[in-house]
Amino acid sequence: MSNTGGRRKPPTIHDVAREAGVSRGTVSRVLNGGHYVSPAAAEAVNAAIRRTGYVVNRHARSLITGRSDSVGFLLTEPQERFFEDPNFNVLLRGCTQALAAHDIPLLLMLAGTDDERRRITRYITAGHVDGVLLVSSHSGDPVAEELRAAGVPLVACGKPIGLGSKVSYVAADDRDGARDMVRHLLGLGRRRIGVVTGPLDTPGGVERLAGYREVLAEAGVEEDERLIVSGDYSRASGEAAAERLLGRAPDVDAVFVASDLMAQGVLAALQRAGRRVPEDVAVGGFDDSPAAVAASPALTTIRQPWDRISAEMVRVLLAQISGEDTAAVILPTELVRRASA
Amino acid sequence: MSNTGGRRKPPTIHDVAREAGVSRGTVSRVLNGGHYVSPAAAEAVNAAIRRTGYVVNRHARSLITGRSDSVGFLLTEPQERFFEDPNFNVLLRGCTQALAAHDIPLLLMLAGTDDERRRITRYITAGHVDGVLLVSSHSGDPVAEELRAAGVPLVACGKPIGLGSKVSYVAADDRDGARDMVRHLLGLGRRRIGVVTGPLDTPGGVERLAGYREVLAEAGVEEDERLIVSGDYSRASGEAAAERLLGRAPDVDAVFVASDLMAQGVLAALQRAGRRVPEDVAVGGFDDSPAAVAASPALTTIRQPWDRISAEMVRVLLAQISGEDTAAVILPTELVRRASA
DNA sequence: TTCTCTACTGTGAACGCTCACAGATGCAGC
DNA sequence: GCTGCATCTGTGAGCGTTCACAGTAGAGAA
Repeated sequence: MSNTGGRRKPPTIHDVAREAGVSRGTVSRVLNGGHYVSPAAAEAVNAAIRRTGYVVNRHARSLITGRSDSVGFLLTEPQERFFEDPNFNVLLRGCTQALAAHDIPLLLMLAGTDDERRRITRYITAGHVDGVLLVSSHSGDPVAEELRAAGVPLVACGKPIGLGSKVSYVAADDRDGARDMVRHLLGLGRRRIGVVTGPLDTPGGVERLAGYREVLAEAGVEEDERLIVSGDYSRASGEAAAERLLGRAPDVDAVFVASDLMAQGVLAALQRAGRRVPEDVAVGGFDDSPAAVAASPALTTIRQPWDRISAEMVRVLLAQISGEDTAAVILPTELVRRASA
Repeated sequence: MSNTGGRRKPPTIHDVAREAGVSRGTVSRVLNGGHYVSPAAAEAVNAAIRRTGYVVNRHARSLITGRSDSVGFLLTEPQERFFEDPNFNVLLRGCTQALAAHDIPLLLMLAGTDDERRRITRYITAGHVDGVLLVSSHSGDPVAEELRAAGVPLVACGKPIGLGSKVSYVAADDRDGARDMVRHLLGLGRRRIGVVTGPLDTPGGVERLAGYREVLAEAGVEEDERLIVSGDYSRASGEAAAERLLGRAPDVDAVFVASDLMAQGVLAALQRAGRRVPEDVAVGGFDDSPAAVAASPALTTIRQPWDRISAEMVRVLLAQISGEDTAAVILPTELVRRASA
């Protein structure tokens, strides 16, 4: 396994220019859009590039342009949670591919420890990436704030809390998704509809609960605080929440659960309590994660458009990098009907 | 959300030199190891760096050194499979963090389409990364071969097939893991031990089967071809394999399954056939994936040291980048006892 | 013809760094 | 004193680009 071969010195723009019989300037112009260059010259340059196998040296380019033509994908804080979330994978993959289409590499940055946080902040503010795709936790995020203050282009996934209103983000329409699900449950004839909320210090948690309330109010079903319990998106918290719910409102005939993982816990608790799903209690989840299909019965749930979210994040970030003003983007969700409701 | 602030021009090595009252050369020396520089000068430079908030411009450095001080994490071919595998996440995270400790960013590269493959190959061979961490599929991989031919430092995760022997890799000891598991099943008094293999065109599949055979031979248990069925690591294939196995060898009293996902399928098939686990049939998995804990009963399985694998991959790659000859690294596995065996 | 305008091309200079080299200083040995 | 050596420092060149600018050629208008 010796490091055989070594790497030969790659051809430079000089070599291409000589080969094509033109000047560096002309080659550079062909490389960057090809304006103000004659068809003959362009053809000669392209042929020379093909022949020599020339690839632009991005370092030299970056040195003078000040751009790095790369962006960071920054995950702050509780990495476990995100890394275990299959949606995170879809997001990461989607962003990587969307960027690849623009020939922009993605740098993965994980800010776990304070040391990593410092290093990453320095790296980014030093201009080593042109912008940052941010997957942040719910709590106020010092890294993100620092980046924002430094004027680094930044797009968050999901509405960030505590970052002021100045940061662009892309998110699924949590509230509308919740509305769809609760409407669906109403459509099944259920009236004692409980809810297991997510953490209420996150926008998602708040919005999903708000959607639930709105639809019940619209339908003239009076709200009952006993039907509202909260969890933290984990399976265990869903199980505990369902037990509380059954204790406080035994006549519950449907539950809207703010995450599929929690819904798994809810199913377990209902089964233990001898309630049949969906006959006695209909259950609706949120996320359309693999957990939704793995559950038995399979979960009726709300799908978030993760592929579109990643594509939009990249689009918005690139727009921001090229100096445009960008706004938040909210994308529609979709109800996925399975057995549990 | 306007792109307010803009980015100020960062300080250069010139600024630091002026601030510290020394020359560029001295600052550069301090930055790169600090040899041949007086303590007084070093102190002055460090103070100036702190005061100015200087961060080295990596592009300028790379332009002259020829190194990029970044490495690629390359995933070729069936992305779905890897992206759904939680171990992949652990691997990716581990590599990112191990590299971060060396201040080396990781570029995520996904070679799905032919177009992406071409682009990535060009990007890498052009020297835009110093080396590549490779997660490849089992089949011969044209990208990897091209990289190897170009002399790009390369470390694969798992033994690559069809890449010649010239590529370094880091892998878990599949054979020894299989041996441990089969020994464990023997220790439980089982003698009619079946095996559900992985795909036999992968090193992992081959090795795990070989381990099974070795232990049975050692123990003097005669081999029975009816006890050997194969799958493709998927849950469904495990279920089908178990049905075949039960048909061919109804007296089976234990099954070593080459992946946890398949083992889930095996459990389902056994339950449907009315066999109790582990009383009638003991089941051993492989991987220690979340599926192992989620299964009921929870799977006894073989844990692969993914955290150590990622750390070793980075170590070996960096060694290779700095010109050392590197060999393959095989890491030990660990038997995790749970309810299924 | 001459002038102007457009389309195109070549040429230095610069980006911020490292590297090789030359020079300076101090100290030991003759 | 001089020489040699080790330690330290500054300087110029150059990495491979892009960019601003100057310059050329040709077409059309006056």
